[in-house]
Amino acid sequence: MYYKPSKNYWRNAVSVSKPLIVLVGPDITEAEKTVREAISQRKTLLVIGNCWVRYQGRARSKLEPGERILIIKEDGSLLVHRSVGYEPVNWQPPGCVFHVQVKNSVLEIRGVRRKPAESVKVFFDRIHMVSALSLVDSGEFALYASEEDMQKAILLKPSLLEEDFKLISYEKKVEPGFVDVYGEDKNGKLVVVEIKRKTAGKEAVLQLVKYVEAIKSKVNREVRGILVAPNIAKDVQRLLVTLGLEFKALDPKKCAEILRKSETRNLETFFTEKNQ
Amino acid sequence: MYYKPSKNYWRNAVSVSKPLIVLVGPDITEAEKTVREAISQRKTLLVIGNCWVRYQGRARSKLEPGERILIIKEDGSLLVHRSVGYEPVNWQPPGCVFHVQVKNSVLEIRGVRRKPAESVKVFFDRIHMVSALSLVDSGEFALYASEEDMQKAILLKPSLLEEDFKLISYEKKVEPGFVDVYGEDKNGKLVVVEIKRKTAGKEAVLQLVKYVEAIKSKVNREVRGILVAPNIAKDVQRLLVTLGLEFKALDPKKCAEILRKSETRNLETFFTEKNQ
DNA sequence: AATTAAATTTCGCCT
DNA sequence: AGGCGAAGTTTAATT
Repeated sequence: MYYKPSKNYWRNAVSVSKPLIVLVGPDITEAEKTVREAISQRKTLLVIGNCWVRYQGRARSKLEPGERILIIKEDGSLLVHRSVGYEPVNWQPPGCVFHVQVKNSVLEIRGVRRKPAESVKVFFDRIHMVSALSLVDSGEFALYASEEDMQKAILLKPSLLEEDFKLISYEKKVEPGFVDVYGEDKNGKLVVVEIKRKTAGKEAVLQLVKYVEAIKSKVNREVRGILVAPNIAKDVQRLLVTLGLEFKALDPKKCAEILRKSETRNLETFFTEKNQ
Repeated sequence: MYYKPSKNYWRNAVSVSKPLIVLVGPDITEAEKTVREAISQRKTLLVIGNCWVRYQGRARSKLEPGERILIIKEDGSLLVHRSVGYEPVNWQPPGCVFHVQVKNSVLEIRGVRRKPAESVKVFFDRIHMVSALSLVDSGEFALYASEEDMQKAILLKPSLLEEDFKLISYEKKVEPGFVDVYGEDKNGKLVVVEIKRKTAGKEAVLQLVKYVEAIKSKVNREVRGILVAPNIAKDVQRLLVTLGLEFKALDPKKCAEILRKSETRNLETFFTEKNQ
């Protein structure tokens, strides 16, 4: 629910029930109180100010003082963002426990997790802003044209691969891993399919040949290997041919389109279209 | 420089020169103005409110309405964070161009980049807070080990340098400055060590030779100079040899490992633990 | 500029 | 809980 604040409710006030608390230029003690409450109430916390950071765990790092944005989320994740860069300079994945203390007018916020054992300590000596909020967010997130989508599209419409392709299984376990799509062509040959959502590199070819060889060693039949991707580099194409494998171009966008149709239209309409 | 705001300077005010602007519960038009100015002035921008997001580019995604945090940084990176998760739900790497517009009381912030061509559109219909700030941050970030950490590791385990190295002192004052590590090798020769956290440049070599010459001029003994760093450029290596100095490769990661071990043990005699 | 390899990768899925 | 693979991966190093 949206909350429209009155003009002054939030000013330097710490409150349990308010969905949005903002302190501008608080002293360390004020900030500490808000930080403690936000963390204990599992609110999203925002702290902007001059800080330095120590991380120790899988690796180790030291960040000298500077002004940054600290975010602590409801799920116990922690982010320290600098003024530049897509990635946080320091962080902690979800599920960590926080400790807050003030010593010599320095606010320390420590996020700790076990397995792997690691901790991030953030020290603030000057705070420009503290904010605690409860983000109401149940909106669905949908990503289209991922590798999974391409796989789904092929399962839904095997002719995307080639005419009269018969699906046997998908995510089939073979020796080195999982085959994306597994089936049989119109001549009864086994077909192993490896899908990539972007230009196939040689690692994709190597992955495919691995699966093909693994299956060949088990069944006494001819086995085709098809690499499916939006496109392929010339030299990778050569490698592919050398290894006796094939390439089938498939546009992720087309796959997304097929999925969209399959979801919005009923099955009858879909299959009618598919048969065109 | 730290800025201590007066009680009201920032309230619903849009200002060019203020290092920190915070608007709580602004209407869309107020918010738009602040957003435009922040972006044009290359400030860090923070918008919290109810929004939905569309991404199109390498893939495609759709995020239904909900309350989130939008961050736009000075370098043109964009992050949309939900209340949970380490990763942003939508983002744009540094270097993109922003467009701002209001239509039907909805604020649209669009971040576009070429190569790859992609765009993220964020639509806000209710805004809880907008903040524009200039983060002053020149603090150095060191992963694994700072130069100081590498020094500690060597002091803790001198064999990192070479077998039977005997420590005499560290941070020893000599004419032009301080020698990182100072000792004696198994043959009784004096050893001067200069440590660099990353690939040693020629300035490191010149620094080392300065110390070596300074000490040679005072003691009537043979003096070796060792440059310690993760690695060294070919031409710098040649310079080093020309000057009769040596190079010892040392991995900061390894140093961090040694320090980690030394800390888990109960070492009282080691350095005064500065936990900050 | 393109390619490869590493990342405190994170995240999800499956045994 | 551990292992493997994908990611709108990003980013740094190397050719």
